[in-house]
Amino acid sequence: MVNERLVPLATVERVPQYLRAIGGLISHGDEHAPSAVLAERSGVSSAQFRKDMSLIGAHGGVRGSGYELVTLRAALGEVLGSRERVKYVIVGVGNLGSALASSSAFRRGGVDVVGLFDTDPARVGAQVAGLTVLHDDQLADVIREHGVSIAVLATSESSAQLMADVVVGAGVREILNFVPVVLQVPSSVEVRSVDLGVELQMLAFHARNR
Amino acid sequence: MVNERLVPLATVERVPQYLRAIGGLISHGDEHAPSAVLAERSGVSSAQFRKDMSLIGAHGGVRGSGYELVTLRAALGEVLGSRERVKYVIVGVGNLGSALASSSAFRRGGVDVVGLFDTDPARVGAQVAGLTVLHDDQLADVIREHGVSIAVLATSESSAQLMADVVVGAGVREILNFVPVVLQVPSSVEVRSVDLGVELQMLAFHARNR
DNA sequence: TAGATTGTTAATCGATTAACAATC
DNA sequence: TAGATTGTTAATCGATTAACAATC
Repeated sequence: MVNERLVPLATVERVPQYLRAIGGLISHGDEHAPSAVLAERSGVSSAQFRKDMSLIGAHGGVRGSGYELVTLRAALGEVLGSRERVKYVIVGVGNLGSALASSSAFRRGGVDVVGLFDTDPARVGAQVAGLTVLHDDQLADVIREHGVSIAVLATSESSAQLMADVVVGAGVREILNFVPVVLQVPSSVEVRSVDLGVELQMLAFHARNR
Repeated sequence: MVNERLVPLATVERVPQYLRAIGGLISHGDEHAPSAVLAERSGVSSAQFRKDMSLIGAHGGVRGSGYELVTLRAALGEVLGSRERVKYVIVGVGNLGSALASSSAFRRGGVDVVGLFDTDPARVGAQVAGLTVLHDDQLADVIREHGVSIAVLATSESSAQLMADVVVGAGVREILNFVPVVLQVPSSVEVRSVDLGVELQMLAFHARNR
């Protein structure tokens, strides 16, 4: 039994990368791989890889010959708890929202999209990634009806806070925010903000200081 | 004189948020604000805000009445070095690449896009965010010609490594990678990878463990 | 056995938080 | 002055790295 509560967040964040590396090796026909190989394919040091496995409690390793890949994959899958499905909605179906809805990365690992929403009448009714875009009016109802856990915000800056209020009011407790604003939400709601511009600015900073 | 080298990376990453908060207050007509207000608008604690200002060496604060906003903005702008422009290209103009090219976040702070590139003949020649999409063939030439520092990768998984090789070969030393693969590049090249799926999985993890 | 590799410990590093003296 | 708020110090926290004994 894996105790998820005690695994550091920084470790959990690397698990999807580890799973990808393991998957690649398995489909290549390998059954075992040492930490050095798994680490290199995941973009971390071998010490960190082994440390993470230790923290997770994934003892798929065999001293002298490396990790048994199928066992390891099962243990890591359990950390993310991918057996229990989690539902999400995407709010705002402009360029970015469409990209997210179509992304394979948003289909992986036990998550299911149950609705796409937009304010713009020109977008409502359109088909995006196999789903029909609904109007924001229906957002709260769909969240309650399906028991949606996560809302992904990709709206304009001006409507982000309003939409956050709506989804929180309807019971959402996790928000993935792609809009460059600081959302005001109750402390019981977890917000992860991804500001794509910040990443670019960090690289520009790095480029200037070479 | 601000010594950028000594400012911790974690602090630098928050500077764009601070600048946004300051800009909002200035356009609202304020001239001063205490750390508590600036921190709340930036989504951090007041202790962290003051600590960051201290680390940056931005002494715009006046004990008793808060920070002088215009002075502070100038000092923070200097940290990011936004006076020196940095050029970038976007490789891969699918849903995500188009979203990035159109994003206001990609226009801020001293960075200029000089080209959009794709392999798909159906996309080459199209207008996206005011630029004409060029074929990958021209990628290396444009990078050399304009002295491009940063490449933003938003290609398919299968061509990401190839495109990374091309841009590195042409002299790019910073890559912002949105493709869920681990890129193999010389150690002199800085790669920042943003895996949008990982963010969603982290929230799903959180939702399951409530 | 001998070589390879894990799993864990201890040291290091870096970032955050709390508290408060300095001071406008 | 008295109140408010900074800037810095010290304590805490969490994550990474290095090294190596255990062991397959």
